[in-house]
Amino acid sequence: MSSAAELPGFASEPGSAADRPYPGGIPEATVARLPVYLRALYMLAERGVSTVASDELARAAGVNSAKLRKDLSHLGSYGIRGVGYDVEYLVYQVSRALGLTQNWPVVIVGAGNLGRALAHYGGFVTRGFQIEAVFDTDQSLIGSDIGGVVVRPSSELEAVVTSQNIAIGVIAVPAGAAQAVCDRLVAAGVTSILNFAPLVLNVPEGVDVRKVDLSIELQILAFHAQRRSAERFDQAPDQTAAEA
Amino acid sequence: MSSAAELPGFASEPGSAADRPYPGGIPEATVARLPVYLRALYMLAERGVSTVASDELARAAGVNSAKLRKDLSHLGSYGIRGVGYDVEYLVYQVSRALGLTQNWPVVIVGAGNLGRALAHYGGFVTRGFQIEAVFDTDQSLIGSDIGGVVVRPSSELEAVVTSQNIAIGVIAVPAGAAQAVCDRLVAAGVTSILNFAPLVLNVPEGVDVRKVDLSIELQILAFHAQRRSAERFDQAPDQTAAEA
DNA sequence: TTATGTGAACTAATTCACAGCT
DNA sequence: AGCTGTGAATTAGTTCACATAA
Repeated sequence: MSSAAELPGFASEPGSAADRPYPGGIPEATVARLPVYLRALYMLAERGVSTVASDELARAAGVNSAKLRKDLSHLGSYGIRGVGYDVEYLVYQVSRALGLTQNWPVVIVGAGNLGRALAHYGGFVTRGFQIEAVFDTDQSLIGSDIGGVVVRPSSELEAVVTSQNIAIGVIAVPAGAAQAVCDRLVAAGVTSILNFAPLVLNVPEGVDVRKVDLSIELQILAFHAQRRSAERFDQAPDQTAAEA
Repeated sequence: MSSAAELPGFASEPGSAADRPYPGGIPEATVARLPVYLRALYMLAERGVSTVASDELARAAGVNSAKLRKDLSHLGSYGIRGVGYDVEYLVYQVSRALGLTQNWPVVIVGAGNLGRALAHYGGFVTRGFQIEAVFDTDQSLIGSDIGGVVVRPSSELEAVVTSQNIAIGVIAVPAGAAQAVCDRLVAAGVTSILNFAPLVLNVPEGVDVRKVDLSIELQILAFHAQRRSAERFDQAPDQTAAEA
């Protein structure tokens, strides 16, 4: 029914600020879940599903349906009461909200295991992002191919970032090298940094850093595991009913 | 001054539920930051710092000091007014809160780039966790060495998990294989799962799953980058002052 | 004097529950 | 009849500001 093409803005140039879609801004917690919804929507689309109700999409995304509907309501009113959401159209709307209707060229610094894993990771390569270059200082890696991109010497970082107008840089080097890499990226004009090195980066005002720490979640798991096993022994009278 | 050894429980057996330290429970948001504090504390300790004030530790961890103090207050009252925190002692207290004073044996399923990156990642290997086994189905990887651990065939997963009493499993396989791996881990007795595959896992009640999605943070970056560039063009009167 | 620990105030996020549209 | 969208209620998290202790 509600085909994507008939709605205003579907074919409009992405990045044009003429149509500002989210007047009040989207809550951070919602932004953080949109990629999850997007992935679930892609999976549904692949299975040939064209319409989905909030319950089903919520289940696929691992959240409850009230939260899903509230989240989507921040993007606009894109569902049909009594029916659900058009999958294709919602994919577009969520993509647009996330800024994925334009293509972001990114550079990855570090061609070790992690850099290579990133270059192949589903969703890193796909819609919205394109790996423009991978850098490393290790001579034995330079020139090798990673997912269709040739590894370049780090010395070329500034030239590539500047000439290709790169806004997003990914740091996948050891902790000891990360701040220096960060400084160079920022000096060359990068304003968004995804940091995989296990340390807090210092950046000037106006640069957005997000970190992914591969060990933090493991430590959180340990916390819960410990608590569960403690509860099994310890008959704390006011804690037993807290979670099943 | 306040040496760690003179405080009750320092040398006590970890895992003993006799001393239940956090009566009200620790807020999730706090738990998620404790690993960051722990890392900052280790860095200070390495630099020879023995005492640290909340401002300084907060700066090293990338949070504000009020939040840090509130977080630490949930673990107990381990600072000294007018002075600060004893680094060594606080390392111990935070470690204990996270359940890292005991050693958790973990298995990693998937010996691709990501699995190898994890096996070498600082903090994954270090205190609190020890990689008991790495599994893969790829014959060409089986038998190879990853950070001192030999890659085994996946068929041995159940035997290892059962005999070594593994509580934590890490899934680093492609999305298509992840649910099957998860089911096998759970059936073998694993109750905590760290999932790197880009999909939502289904697990029975009582199993704790946490996911790390390497692309979600990238998408969040794109959202903010888009918003910033939109603001530069678009003179929205009530949005300009929002952030500097 | 200095820096912690914490009630109180505030802000953000979640969940409820139902009006309103298809 | 069914499912969205959303105010209202609730819960969680953050920040303030200062009493308290070393």
